[in-house]
Amino acid sequence: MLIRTPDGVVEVSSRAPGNHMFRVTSGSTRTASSRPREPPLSEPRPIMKPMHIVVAAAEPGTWVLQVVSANGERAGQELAVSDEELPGVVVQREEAAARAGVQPPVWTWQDTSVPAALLCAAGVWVTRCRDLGLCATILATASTAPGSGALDDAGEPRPLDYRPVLEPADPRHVPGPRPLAAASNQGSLFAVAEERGPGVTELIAELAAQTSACATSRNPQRLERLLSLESQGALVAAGMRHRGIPWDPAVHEQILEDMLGPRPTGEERPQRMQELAEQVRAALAAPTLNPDSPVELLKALRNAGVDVDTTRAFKLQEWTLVNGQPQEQRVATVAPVLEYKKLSRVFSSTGWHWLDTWVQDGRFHPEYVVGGVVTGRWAARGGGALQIPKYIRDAVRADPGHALVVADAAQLEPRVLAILARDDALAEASRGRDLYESIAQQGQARGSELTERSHAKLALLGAMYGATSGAGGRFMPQLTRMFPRAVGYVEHAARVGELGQQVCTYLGRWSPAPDPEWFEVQRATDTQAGERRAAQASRSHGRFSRNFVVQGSAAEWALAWLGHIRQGLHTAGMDAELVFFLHDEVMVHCAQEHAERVQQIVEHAAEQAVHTVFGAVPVEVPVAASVVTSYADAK
DNA sequence: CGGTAGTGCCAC
DNA sequence: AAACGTGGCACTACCG
Repeated sequence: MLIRTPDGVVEVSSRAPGNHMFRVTSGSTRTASSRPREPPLSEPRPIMKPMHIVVAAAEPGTWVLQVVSANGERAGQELAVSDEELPGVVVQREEAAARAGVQPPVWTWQDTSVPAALLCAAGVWVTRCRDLGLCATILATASTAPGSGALDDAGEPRPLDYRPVLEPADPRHVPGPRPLAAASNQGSLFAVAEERGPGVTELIAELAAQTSACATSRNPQRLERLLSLESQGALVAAGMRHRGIPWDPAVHEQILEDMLGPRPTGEERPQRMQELAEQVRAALAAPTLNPDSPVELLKALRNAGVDVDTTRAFKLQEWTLVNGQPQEQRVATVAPVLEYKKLSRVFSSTGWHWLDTWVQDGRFHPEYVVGGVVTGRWAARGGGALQIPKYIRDAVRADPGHALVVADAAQLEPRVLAILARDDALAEASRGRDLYESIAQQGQARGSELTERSHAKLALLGAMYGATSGAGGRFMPQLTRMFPRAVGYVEHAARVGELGQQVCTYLGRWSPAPDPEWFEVQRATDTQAGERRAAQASRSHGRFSRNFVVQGSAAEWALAWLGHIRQGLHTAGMDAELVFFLHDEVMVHCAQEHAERVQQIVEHAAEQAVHTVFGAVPVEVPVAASVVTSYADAK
């Protein structure tokens, strides 16, 4: 099979498993110093221009709608509707399109979260949308990127010609977390638009500006796809926030009681923590010590002969070892401190206060911030949804008669790197379910030194994070010999970043340029200290850029995965809903009898996502999906 | 008094 | 003060 790609023609053989290769017939292996190649060919995928319905937030509680035809012109009259009427209009348009067998409209608005919350509450399905705010952010960054820093073929040969009509909003600076207790007083979990947003005319102009900006891109199809996936993500995020993660407060309280003792009645520490605080004071002979104060604690530790310069648990643990063996006396000194720290973390970040604040009616409703991370990953706000600790996961329980389908992509980033770099050897390893194990086996077969799974894992993560020393850095030479293209790819990104230039993901999301201060630091090399600072900042931005290309492209796969799952669940028409997402992991809450079907949908969506983002590539991204009742049992 | 830098730890 | 990326958040200490 021959496939046209930006690189030229790539042959993907499908004769036998293990024989799929990136066969690049033009272009050459990229090295760390090589420049981007000539402009690529467009991917041969016809774009069917859809109809848009622009939705502008007017006076509080009202909306103005305008149909915009495929050529960007107004069709028909404006329609003003209230919050209550909006869902009905959406249903009518979606159903009309379905009946007629035509593409549904693209609901086009400044910010998905507000209208989507209304629609979720009304149980209304939206097939496609365009989040002009999120797309503007992507395009604004792309439009500043100089061609000299272009890394991938999606890269622009020149700054993108994007003239925004709307002020691009920084997604990381929108209002902070709103605990449910405050919001639910009004009977809604969501803030309703308080101010009049941009009008229909401005939204139409912005849509046009974005469409023409994409057309000036080196690879319009990829960039359009990115904008479409980002918008789809906003729909997924709104739905998940609305539904929330099923959370059993009784189980949660039981975990707390087992670890900390009974719930304290006042402001005092829980019983177990009070006891431990006393033990710490005794062990360190510091009767008035507040163990929550790192400053006091460090002082007390040093007075007690614990030779550390930080109170980090990791360092304390290390200190107990003498010649690699735990020394009894040292362990006894430090053990209460370590135990106290552990429980203090449990109490403060997942304790009763957290439960009261964030769990209402058996659901935890974090807010997802699409594009909240520069790489395109999502951020989350409110209750720490990015860091639900392992020890508390048992509180995540399916409703009676329901199940949780929990799935995560195994070693997503190295697989994505194989695609980015068109590295056949790494692609071959990706065909195993356990990529690191495959590498170790390849190493054995080829007589390489990289023959252990744990080493392969460290080496690959090290390559993507920019490790230079320690376990990660140690295996780099072997890794480079086995996978020269993959290593070369991330090395190239690092070199570009070290120069202060921008890099981009597969679909064309650009890394931000460094601050003006960064460039100041680069110039201030007249002293030795300045020289050191400059080199340090340069390497740091290099590591960021190295990671950006992989993490950001992986995030694009994840967006597509979510989108296909959302669509798949809807098409199947089951009692099944996406309730959680974290980088490379999803959770679906569904009726017990649908669990197996959901599992299939989630697995199939992973395959679809590879194709949606990367086209036909000889790399697999397997997902491990388990059906459980408790999140603690996943994996 | 509120804002914020520093510290430390959780997740991927 | 983890060599090595991206985040959120709680707590203390400090500052205006």
